[in-house]
Amino acid sequence: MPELPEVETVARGLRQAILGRRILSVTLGKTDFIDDPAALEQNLPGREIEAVERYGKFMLLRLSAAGEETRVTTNGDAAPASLLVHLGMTGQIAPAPAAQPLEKHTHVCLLLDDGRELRYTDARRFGRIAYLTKALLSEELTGFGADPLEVSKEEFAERICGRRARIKALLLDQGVLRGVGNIYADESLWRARVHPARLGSNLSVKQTETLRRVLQEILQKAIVLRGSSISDFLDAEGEPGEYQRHHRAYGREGKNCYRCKTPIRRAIVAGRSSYFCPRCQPSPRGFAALPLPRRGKAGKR
DNA sequence: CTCGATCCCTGGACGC
DNA sequence: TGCGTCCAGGGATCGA
Repeated sequence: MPELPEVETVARGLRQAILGRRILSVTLGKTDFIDDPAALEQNLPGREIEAVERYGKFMLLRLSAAGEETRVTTNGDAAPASLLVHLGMTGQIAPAPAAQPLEKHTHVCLLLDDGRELRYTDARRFGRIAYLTKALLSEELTGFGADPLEVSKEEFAERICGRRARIKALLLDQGVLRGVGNIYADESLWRARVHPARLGSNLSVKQTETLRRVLQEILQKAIVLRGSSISDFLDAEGEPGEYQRHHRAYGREGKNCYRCKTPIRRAIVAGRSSYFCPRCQPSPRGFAALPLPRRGKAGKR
């Protein structure tokens, strides 16, 4: 599940690999996850990739104005534009020599002016790709919350403390914070010793500030380690990340808490599997964890 | 405002 | 060995 650190890792890799390249042509496979496939085919050829940015879990490929060829042969907008890429659960984007055989589930190939192709593969197609003009992009990016790496103590408290929703739901809400997903939500809650089912409005000022601090520390360290590779995350160089070795809660059901040795438990909070230490992270009244599975389920690292 | 349920999709784990 | 079933989850959407 690419979250902020994984997307940042991919964006950095792409920046090294494809900045300044021009897109020559577009080949599409399945397109049900693309906003307007025809817009890609029509508007991408001739454009140069001028920047690669990250916004929450989105990647933004900033594209130059259209070349003259495109300008006369299409009715598309010639002004600078962006390609929005969301990796969903299983999306991968990386350049490859155009002659290299296609990986299974490759659905977008952008031929570049250096003989490589920028390829997007996504088995589950939970990702999203969209060609966006400046106006559509700014519309698209409204409604997102604060950048968790930058958010101030005051703004974080404001966005959490006034809410009756569970803290886990708030951390996952891209309108509260942009870029946090299930892994880093659980990891930060474990580190802050806050149960995922607690209500935002019930956190103390001190707990709220601790949560913000550890979230930032965790995200920063995860970026340094190039993200977490559970399931099949690979960066733009095809390399896995290392942060999964530092997970303290996520995916550790039944394994001992690193602080107190109590077995980590799991519960569904905000519709997601949530892992926590029942001793370090006391649950709100009446909240029950799922029973520990008898044996199997030990897999996944 | 917040919740749960449902859908999208495929591969991998699990049970028999 | 093989087949069926369940599950994972980000996000949109809908009804309660």
